[in-house]
Amino acid sequence: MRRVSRPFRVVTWNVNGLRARIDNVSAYLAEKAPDVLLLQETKVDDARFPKVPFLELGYRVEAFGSGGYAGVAVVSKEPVTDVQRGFAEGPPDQAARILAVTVRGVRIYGLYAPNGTKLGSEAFSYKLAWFRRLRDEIAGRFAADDPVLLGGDFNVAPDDRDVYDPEGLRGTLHVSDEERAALADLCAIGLVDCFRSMSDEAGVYSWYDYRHAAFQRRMGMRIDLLLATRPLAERCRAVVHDEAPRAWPSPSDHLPVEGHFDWPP
DNA sequence: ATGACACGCCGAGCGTGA
Repeated sequence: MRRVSRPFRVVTWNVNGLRARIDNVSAYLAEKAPDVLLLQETKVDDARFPKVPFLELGYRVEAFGSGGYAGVAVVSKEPVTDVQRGFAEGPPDQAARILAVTVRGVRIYGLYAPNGTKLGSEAFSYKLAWFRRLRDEIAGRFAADDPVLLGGDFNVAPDDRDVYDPEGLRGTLHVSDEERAALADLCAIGLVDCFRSMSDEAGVYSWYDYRHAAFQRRMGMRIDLLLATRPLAERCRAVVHDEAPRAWPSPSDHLPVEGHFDWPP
């Protein structure tokens, strides 16, 4: 009896406040029913995390949040093991940005990278250092043929195809050479941007500013990513940026980004 | 463009995001 590969759908979504978005997230889950949903910017501490809507939809929840800032969660149909909150080693991070679990044999990191605030600021240095620390953790703990998936809001647009106005925005936050190098250094240890493994298309975005009617004007950036090691990336069948929830009432400014895999191989 | 728009903070503007 050979192992039969099945659809394995993993979604990353920065919801910008889970309590403000719980109806949207519930509606999305009821409609799309992914296997795993990675949430960022839940902005809620674990004791106040709204678990019931997820349980009612047949999902398990692991949460990692502190107060009304940052915060991540992993929602899964299947059991999760080896739950890790924050970096695996060293001093605790200054915010809840990392939640790692194992599902169906895949090590999945749900990530909310620092924003960086302003080039040259202390927050910007922290952002670059956070990427180095993440790279070192992944490089130190996994081999290239381990199935590892990093999904989340990376707060970096990987290249000019990923921003609506690459000339006008050159060198600004999310688009700077330093940030792109930090992301490239992470990918260089053996991670593939799943969307880019499927498509060269420009103008596919995961975030649209609330201001300036940016969504209607297609002024966005692709900063929410699924990065996979080769065995998993080779099993990627599609990456879908679902624009529908961005048009719902009271939307998040980010789209859910859906990775479709055949897994296990 | 010091703006815009939205969150959570605990009850009002403010810090923060992207």
